[in-house]
Amino acid sequence: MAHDERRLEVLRAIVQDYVSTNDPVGSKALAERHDLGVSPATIRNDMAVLEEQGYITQPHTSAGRVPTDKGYRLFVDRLSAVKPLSAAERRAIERFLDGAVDLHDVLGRTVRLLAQLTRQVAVVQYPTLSRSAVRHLEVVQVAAARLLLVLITDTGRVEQRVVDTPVEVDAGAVADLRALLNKAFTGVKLTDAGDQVPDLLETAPPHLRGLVATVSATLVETLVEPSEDRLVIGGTANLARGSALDFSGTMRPLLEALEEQVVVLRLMSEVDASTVLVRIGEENAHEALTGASLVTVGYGSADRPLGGLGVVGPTRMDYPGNMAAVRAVARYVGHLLAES
Amino acid sequence: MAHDERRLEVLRAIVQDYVSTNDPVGSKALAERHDLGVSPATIRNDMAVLEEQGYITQPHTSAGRVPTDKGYRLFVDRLSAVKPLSAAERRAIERFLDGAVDLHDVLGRTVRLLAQLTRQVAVVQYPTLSRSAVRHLEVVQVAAARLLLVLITDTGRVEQRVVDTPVEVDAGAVADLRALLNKAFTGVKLTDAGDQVPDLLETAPPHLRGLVATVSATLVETLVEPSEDRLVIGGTANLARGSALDFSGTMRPLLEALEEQVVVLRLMSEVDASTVLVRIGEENAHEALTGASLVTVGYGSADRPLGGLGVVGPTRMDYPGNMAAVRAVARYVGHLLAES
DNA sequence: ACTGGCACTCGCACGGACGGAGTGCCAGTC
DNA sequence: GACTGGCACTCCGTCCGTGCGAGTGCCAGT
Repeated sequence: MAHDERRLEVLRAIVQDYVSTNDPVGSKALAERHDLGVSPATIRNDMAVLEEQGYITQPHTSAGRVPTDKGYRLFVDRLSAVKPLSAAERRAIERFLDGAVDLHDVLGRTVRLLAQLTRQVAVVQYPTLSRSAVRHLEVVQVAAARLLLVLITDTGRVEQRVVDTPVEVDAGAVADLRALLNKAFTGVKLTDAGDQVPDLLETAPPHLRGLVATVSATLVETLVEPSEDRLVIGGTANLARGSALDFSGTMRPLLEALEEQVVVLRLMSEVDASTVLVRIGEENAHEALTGASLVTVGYGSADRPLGGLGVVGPTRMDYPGNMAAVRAVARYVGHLLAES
Repeated sequence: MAHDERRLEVLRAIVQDYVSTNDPVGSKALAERHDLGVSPATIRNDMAVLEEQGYITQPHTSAGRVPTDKGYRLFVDRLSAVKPLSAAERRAIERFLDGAVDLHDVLGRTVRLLAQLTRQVAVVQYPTLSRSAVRHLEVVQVAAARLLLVLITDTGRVEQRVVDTPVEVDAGAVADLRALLNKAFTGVKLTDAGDQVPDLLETAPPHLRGLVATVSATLVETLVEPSEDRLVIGGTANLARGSALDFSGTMRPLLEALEEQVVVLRLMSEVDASTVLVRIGEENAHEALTGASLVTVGYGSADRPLGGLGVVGPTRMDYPGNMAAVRAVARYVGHLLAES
């Protein structure tokens, strides 16, 4: 029906105008700025229907309309074409990310880049340990009965852990331990690390058994259940930009939730690399994120997902633009990390 | 002169009241809440003098007085006794920091702890590389002509760097390289790393010279000049708490400056572990920090300073309390890191 | 040197009036 | 049946004037 179609067109126009102006948008302004080919009065009728269906709402009688979460959802699902990035933006991505010296640097640059491109708060998850494999294990003695374990994964991530040994160890034992551990764990996926332990204990020379047991216990415990995945956050200054407008002064819980990390991490865990995931307002369950939207996507290749990244902002955000930026950055980061 | 003494007493009272109420404080309220033994009228005279001397100011005629930066400075220098922490707070520090599993964790906990104790934005500097020494160097081959260097310092910090080698290397060469590097650098202060290179090159077997040269160049370059020291920041949500009140809505530049890191890092570089350094408002030179105060102190022992930590907040802050908290936390962290 | 009293100054909160934007509805037109 | 122009109505945001209260500076008195 030509009817419904125009109504959707009206919704799209409302979302676009509202996002760019931040004012509730009225029928007259709509008719002027978009050539829908109909008069304001007609638009008013359409808007009445849209309101009844729950896609838009008016803050108060005799104000313009504002999209609801449901309205944004429809917009994202059906009305928004992915906005291709400008050449300048593509170049910015490359220039920004090339020349990063290590993983930490890559992620730091990524988060700054995303924040800058989208003018939102950016969030990047460290490559998840559980999805990667052991590349190398290093054992360093720091005291007579204390060792430092350093784990290097094939995603370039480095993890360290201090272990107190039951007895004092000497340099020879450390070297043996290092060899044993590397033999047992190198190339093994972190999630499977636990399975190696029995074998390892059996092949270990008797005088090292106790030591190996202690060390591998710590290793498995900290690696198989990487309790705290890390998150890099940037661009919080963007929250202050339109804060009063966008979050009606209550950006505090949002900042707190971001610092908690755990909330965001849970949301991140659902991403995959092929589709950009958008969560709008109330869809976020978590209280502090009501009124906020997340645009997230996984990075890494399909067969080896590494983690997620995205942006957090007011529901009133430029979805097509942010989706495009998030996706482009994720791709580039994925390539970058796949190489190294 | 009993005169001057009471005037200072008045200033102290003004600072205390203003910090706790956030209202400009008038002569009458002062007389009521502090028993200075004189009438409001007398206090008014004192206040007039204090204002003339630039220690306090009134936002507008017929409002109470507010301390100026100069007033806070005097307060901090001469009027504030260090407020001892409560037993509960001491316990909180221990409970919070014990059980940290690695360096990252320690610093993360520290920053959260500080933010919570002071209700301000907390900042913790990673132990500075240049002040520490090499404990171990690890070389891992990640591709035919690409190596991953992992440096472990005696402060427990781990640094990684990727090096592309001029020629392909085999496992034997990697092992030799590892041995050579460790022999040359272990125990050497990072700042002195450059001095070892000539010796190293001389003792290296001819067929490894090129490789050693490349690798040690990268090593020295990235380590002797640790261009980017890292910073952990937390408690930004506290900015939003009284934002409108404390920063008159302009907390954005502050958030930006914090994300820059470089500004704060420069300020951090001046700390030492024995005295708490307070910078008030305009004293901070940097524009975005006008209106903000920093309370910082170094951590680590006198003979081995590791880095700095502190809090950032509005000039209108509880200086004695924050100074006490910052110092206590720094001490504890210093011990914690000295042990490991 | 301190105090009580007094006139004065402002900022701020309250309240009413006004204008404008936007709506819903209805009658008219293609 | 779909669209349009017109119209009355609602309600928000702003502006302005007023009154109040807090706080000051000054002065005369103890």
